[in-house]
Amino acid sequence: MTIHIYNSLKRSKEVFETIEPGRVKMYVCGPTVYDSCHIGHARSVIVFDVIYRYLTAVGYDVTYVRNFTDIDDKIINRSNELGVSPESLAEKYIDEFHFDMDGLNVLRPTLEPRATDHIDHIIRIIEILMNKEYAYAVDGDVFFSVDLFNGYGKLSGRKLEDMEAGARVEVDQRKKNPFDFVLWKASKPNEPFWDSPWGKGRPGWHIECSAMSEDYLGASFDIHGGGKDLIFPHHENEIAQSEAAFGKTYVKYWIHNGFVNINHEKMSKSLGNFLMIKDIVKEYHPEAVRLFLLSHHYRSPVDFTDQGIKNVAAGLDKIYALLERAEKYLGSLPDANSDYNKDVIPPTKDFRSLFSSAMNDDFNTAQGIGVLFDAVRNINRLLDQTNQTDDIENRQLIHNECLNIIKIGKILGLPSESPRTYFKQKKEKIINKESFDAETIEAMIQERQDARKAKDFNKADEIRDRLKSMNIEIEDRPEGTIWKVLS
RNA sequence: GGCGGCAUAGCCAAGUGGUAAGGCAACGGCCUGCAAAGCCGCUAUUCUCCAGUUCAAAUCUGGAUGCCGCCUCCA
Repeated sequence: MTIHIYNSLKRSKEVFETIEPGRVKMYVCGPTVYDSCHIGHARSVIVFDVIYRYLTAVGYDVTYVRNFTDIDDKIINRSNELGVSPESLAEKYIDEFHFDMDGLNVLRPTLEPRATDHIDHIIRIIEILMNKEYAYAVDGDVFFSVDLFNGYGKLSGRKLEDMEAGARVEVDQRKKNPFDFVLWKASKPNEPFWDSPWGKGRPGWHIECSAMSEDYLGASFDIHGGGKDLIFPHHENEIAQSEAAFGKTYVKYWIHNGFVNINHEKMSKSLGNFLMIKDIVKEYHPEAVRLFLLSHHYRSPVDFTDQGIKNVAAGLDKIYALLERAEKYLGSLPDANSDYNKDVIPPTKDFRSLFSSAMNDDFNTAQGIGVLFDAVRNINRLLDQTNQTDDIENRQLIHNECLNIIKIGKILGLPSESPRTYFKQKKEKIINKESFDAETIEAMIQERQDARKAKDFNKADEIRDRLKSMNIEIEDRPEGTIWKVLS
């Protein structure tokens, strides 16, 4: 089994070989905590959540670090606007981040360090850079001199001389090169500060990631991830700082996820079209959000539309309906950690290894989801045949095939609930939203059953139509009529 | 101005040299009182267009067109 990863640094897929056998050290840029999380945060976090889950599942000992940027201009500005301290603002949005991401069934990383807990370390790195003369101080600010770092631009594929500095923003005249960036920023009055050899101030944005990653993963580690937009300047600057300071290759594999558009438009402040996670999950099941995002390759852009997520929500129903059906047949669904029945005739298609093949090819979750649906159809087919061949072999085969789905589900983070819980939640959601209750629906179904018994099919169909207009669909199953909420 | 990406069925979306996964939707069939669900079948002789390389191209090369991103804080 070989994993191939698209490395932004090389602009090509490479064989994944860890620095230390069996261990993966991975760092992903987390949020700046000054506002609620939007669907774009969700994508990045979910993409790397799945990568983390997969690497763990195939046996690596993964140390996964995702930071919080809890000191920054945006935080200071927002806290001034609201009249609260930067610390409490950060605290509030860290809590909200956790709430949102837990809700999306995202696993917590191994470590979630905060910039403000690493100020000493940040200062130490800046001192190294000063001693090595990669950095220079002006009026309490400290800048990194990009001209002195050989290889500046290697990640983003830019050359300093080709870039149009100051095209959109005025250049600080104190910089030796317009692309020099700030390592340490002198504080203005009434701003939070820490003491440093260059006076009171706070860290620049990029240096914190160099400090925190070095602290927990060392000067050289395997995977660094984040959104595509971070390639320049953030990750470019991280490389410059870290490699200049420590003299080692900073990161082996750079992974960058694509953006989420909303109805064909980029999310932006001017359009006011930020879609917040907390709002999306009011409308859609969190796993529908996951399924939607993971149905696209992580490097491609994704266009978020109501129709798009409704379509995948229907697909999610299909998966859970299969699990419900299988659970009824088997008595209980297999546990994710349980073993396969070994006496079974090997199936024609090994969905588990097909899924792994997809994931091994640069974490192709979109293809993997295709395999998942293939597996669902396969089990439905087997269950259709159970009337003819309800023997122990068939049960074991279905058990094994369901176990595939559940093991795949552990990597994608969906399906992760019991079918009963899933459908129950859906029902509760519509009941809360609409002005009817379960009893009303049950009564209508009973009324229809009575009509059917009396062969009054006109009345029965009329009741069914009425339910349908309430967004309720019914299914007459051998064991009785059930109802469900339409997606 | 510099750098990069994308274009596959009605819609969404995999596929990066060997003859077009999967989902949603539609249609036909089985099942059903009728439905729904599920299954089966059908739905792109073809991958924006043009030229080229090759026994073989959606996949490689050149060109055209269209769309998008980054170069400023951004996931």
